[in-house]
Amino acid sequence: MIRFYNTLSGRVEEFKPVRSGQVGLYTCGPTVYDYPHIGNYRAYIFEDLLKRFLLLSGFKVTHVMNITDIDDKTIKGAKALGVSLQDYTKKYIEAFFEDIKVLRILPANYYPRATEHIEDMVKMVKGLLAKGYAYPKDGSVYFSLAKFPDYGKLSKINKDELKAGVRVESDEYEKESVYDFVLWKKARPDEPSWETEFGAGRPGWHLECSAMSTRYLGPTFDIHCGGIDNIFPHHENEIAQSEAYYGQKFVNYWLHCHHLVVDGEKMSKSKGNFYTLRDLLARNINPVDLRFFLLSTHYRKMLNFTFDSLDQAKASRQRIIDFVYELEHQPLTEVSQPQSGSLAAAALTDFTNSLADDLNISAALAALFELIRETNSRLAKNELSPQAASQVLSAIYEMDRVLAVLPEESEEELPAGILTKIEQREQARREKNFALADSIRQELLQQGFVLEDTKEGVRWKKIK
RNA sequence: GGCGCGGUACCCAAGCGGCUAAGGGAGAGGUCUGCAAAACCUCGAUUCGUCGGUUCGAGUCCGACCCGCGCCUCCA
Repeated sequence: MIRFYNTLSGRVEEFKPVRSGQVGLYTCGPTVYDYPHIGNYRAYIFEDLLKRFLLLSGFKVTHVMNITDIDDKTIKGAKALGVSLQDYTKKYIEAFFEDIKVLRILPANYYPRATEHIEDMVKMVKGLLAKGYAYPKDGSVYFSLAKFPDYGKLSKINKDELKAGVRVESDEYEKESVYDFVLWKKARPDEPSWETEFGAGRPGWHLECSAMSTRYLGPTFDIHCGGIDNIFPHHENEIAQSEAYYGQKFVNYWLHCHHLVVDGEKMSKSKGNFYTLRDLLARNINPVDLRFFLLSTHYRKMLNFTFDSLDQAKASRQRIIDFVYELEHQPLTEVSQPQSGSLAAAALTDFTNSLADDLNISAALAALFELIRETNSRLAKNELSPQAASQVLSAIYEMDRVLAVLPEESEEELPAGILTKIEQREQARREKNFALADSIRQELLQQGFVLEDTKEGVRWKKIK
């Protein structure tokens, strides 16, 4: 049984998809006005873990992730550079796809862009106007909270108690009530706009997710994800628009991931603790180490990014890599007293059961590491049969379908010059010229290769 | 003011009513090794922010308090 914490109910609930064996998943994607930062990627990696686990569990997942290519920020950015909106966002869209690839985030089935779904949004605005949930005012169209009594059920905000205090009227448009939100923004000079029967303009921020999610997944779908900061107002507004328009429940399970902070503080450019993936790559950080770091803390817990904790994650991942390498290269012979009992199967069960419990990644990783320790221990005592070793490897590869942190084959290739050096060192060792051997080892270490002398011969591994 | 999250070993982090408080990192000692590395073995919390309470039994439930943090119409 798979259980998730549902923000809507505030409880951990058993997961039951609308259609048996299938999952409709919508995850809030990037606004392409800049490079995403590592906090954004925490959310996307959490969603990737969720999706990979659902796939491992046998579900067919239809995943939709929107790309917000029209909003205040993209318009502002394009204007500042004097380029078209499309030219401006293109660069960041491409960057986003490059980033998710190196982070091993599985691609979604659909990446709808707001500018390509204006028609769907216009249709919703029309419908909402016709049903009386929306009203036009000065060329814009607003959603009236007064018409939607359920407002606040996700964020547990009582709309009658919404304080007009902190940020009054940041919007220049006129509304009936300050709490109403805009569905359609009146066209302004020098801004992209679309002609409609209720006037020229562009969609409000929240509308695209309602229109595009239901377009691909149907009026009621299974899971909607995002960061906790999206709960209010974004997701709350999505619920209002969608449920008002379709007259049925919008989303069954809302899963939100907590923030990433850096050195205990929210990332901000002025504090100098703001990192994009590119910033970290420039510091020679392996993106898969970052993936493992972001993955290894439960998604509903605030995660503190420091370079020290990234190093810890890297070391943990290295332990898994070393183990798999060892097992793949160890020449195993039939042992006299093989241990019975299926270690691997038990570990895999623990692993999946842990993830089924609201993605308890800590417990899942503990199952993996216990398997590693126990197998290593048997290996050291020569109690591991080739069959058992192969079962353990299969189990770990199975787990890695969810984790995706093991090296890929291409990463195992060794540059030609390095191989020559290794052979020279082997020769030196045979001649007991250890001074030369050590100096070659040191030299290769500088180039990022660690040499290990084992009974079966020298082995190398790449470090970063 | 409203809603919510967290404080478990040197660091990260599970456990959320009941066997000796998972797991990872770092550290110490040992085995192996020409030396290393990796691996293995051993050792690290009589104790879970503080103080009360409930209970046969509490990191685990209740109350108060002390810290740290988030959201309350830009935000993953």
